[in-house]
Amino acid sequence: MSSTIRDQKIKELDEIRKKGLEPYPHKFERTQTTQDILKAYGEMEAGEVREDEKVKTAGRVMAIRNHGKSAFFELKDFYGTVQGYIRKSEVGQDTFDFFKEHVSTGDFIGIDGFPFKSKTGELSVYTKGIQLLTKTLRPMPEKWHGLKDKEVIYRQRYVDLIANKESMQRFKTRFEVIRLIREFMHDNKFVEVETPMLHYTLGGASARPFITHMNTYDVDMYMRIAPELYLKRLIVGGFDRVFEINKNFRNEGVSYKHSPEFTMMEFYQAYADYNDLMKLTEELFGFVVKELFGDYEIEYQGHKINFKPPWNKVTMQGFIKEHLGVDILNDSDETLLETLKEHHNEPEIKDRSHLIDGLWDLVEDHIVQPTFVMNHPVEISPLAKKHRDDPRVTERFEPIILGREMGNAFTELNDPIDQRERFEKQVAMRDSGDEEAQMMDHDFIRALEYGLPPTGGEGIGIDRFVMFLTNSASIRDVIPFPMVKPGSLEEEYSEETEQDEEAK
RNA sequence: GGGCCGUUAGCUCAAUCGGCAGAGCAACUGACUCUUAAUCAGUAGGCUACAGGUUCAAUUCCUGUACGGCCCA
Repeated sequence: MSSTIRDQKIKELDEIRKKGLEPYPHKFERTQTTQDILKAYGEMEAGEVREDEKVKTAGRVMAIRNHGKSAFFELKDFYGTVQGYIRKSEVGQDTFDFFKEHVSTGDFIGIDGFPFKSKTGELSVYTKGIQLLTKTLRPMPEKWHGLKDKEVIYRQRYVDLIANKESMQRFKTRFEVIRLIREFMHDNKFVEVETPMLHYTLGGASARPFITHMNTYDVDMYMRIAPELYLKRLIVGGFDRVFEINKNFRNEGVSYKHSPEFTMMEFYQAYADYNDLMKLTEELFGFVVKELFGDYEIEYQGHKINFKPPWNKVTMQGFIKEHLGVDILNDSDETLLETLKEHHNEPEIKDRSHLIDGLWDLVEDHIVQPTFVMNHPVEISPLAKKHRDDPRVTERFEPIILGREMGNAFTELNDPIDQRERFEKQVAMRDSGDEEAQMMDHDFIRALEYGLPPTGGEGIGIDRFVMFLTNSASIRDVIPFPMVKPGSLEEEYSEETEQDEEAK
């Protein structure tokens, strides 16, 4: 059913080969991209022709406008689009016929010729030679409305990228953001490192894992939920400033701001505390935003967000008290629970850490502009060092923008005895049914016993940052190949395979 | 996990109260030597997501399933 156009194209492959031509040649010697051409000749006058100049470029044919014995076509590459012009009286009968019969929208072609500007002022390549580089078998999506079906957009991102210019631009921005982050980190003397994706012991965050199996050792392993404990081991070993940009995996719900597989940058700086990191964080965000937009203020889904340092600072205790009237450090469990009930946000597990988390959930949406929320209670911060002035809280902060956690940072807990006690509390929570509580990592404690210098560490969610920078409402829009349920195209695949077999 | 909405030609979308399944683009044939959403004439393309039910008659009403979107947890 879907294959009528495809069937025609498959037959056409044979016709092309019978003429002694190859629909999938190995190589084309391109000397200019569309951008190079625009740079070199963009200033020409309308109607100007430069027959002495040579242009040789390649790309995907996005449109053909036939005019009998001549034709215009649009050639698109990664950098842009250039118009081609082909005329029978110039290229001869054979070449012109080949173009008319066998070059269709969607195909990749290579052309050579010379630049000119049409009467209407469009820079074009007056084509003397043309080579088919890749024949496409599938029809391109509609050229004017583009591709709108979200399912196709997510499952077949390559089609989305071909058809929707905004989508291509969004991903260009994503990867530019990552490049800028690397640039910033390198400029600040951080060394980019890699740590394991497969872990024997979960650590560094509170989340449900993906479980896999290693055959050689016949042992189950976890896809990492965070690289934290390994990065700190590098600091123990003598690294001074490290960062890692990579995936984390959390076996949890999918939403507009959650993806089970997401990209995070984590970094650790010896001899720094969380005050140093707040400064670094606002500088990093500010740097990326300024580089991209030339300004600190951006527009996101109807909100104006200003990344200009310095950012607001609030304490978790103060912010919750301001909005709900309860004091998470001084009020009793009962009082906290009562407030949660009033707001219909009663947690399943009613220990102090879940009560505090629940209260925070109620107020975080009040934050719009970039803000550091500081000094989280010890109970919800098992890897953070206790505050130097108040042992009930930790030296921890989260950068929050529009109610979204953009990261998580602290002065690292480097006291091995304290760390062991914190892990033991987590293990007790785990044993009593909290699947997200952390595990005991004996080797990590041993590493701390060898000595972790005073260190500040932080993780930043890259996808969420890119959402702000590309004005994307859903995290799926900034992940090239987001999670989708498997299977909806399977039937079609097997049908086509059958048909293709029969055709042979 | 819950609620609401959606799924019709390759793509973007129509189809009145339940009464013959429609358009534009893409494809194909033809005309056209400066067009750019080219234009003009024609042709073909559908198990209306899937499985049931109600009815003389279902794209339309009902039930279930799959996939997707939005909101909530």
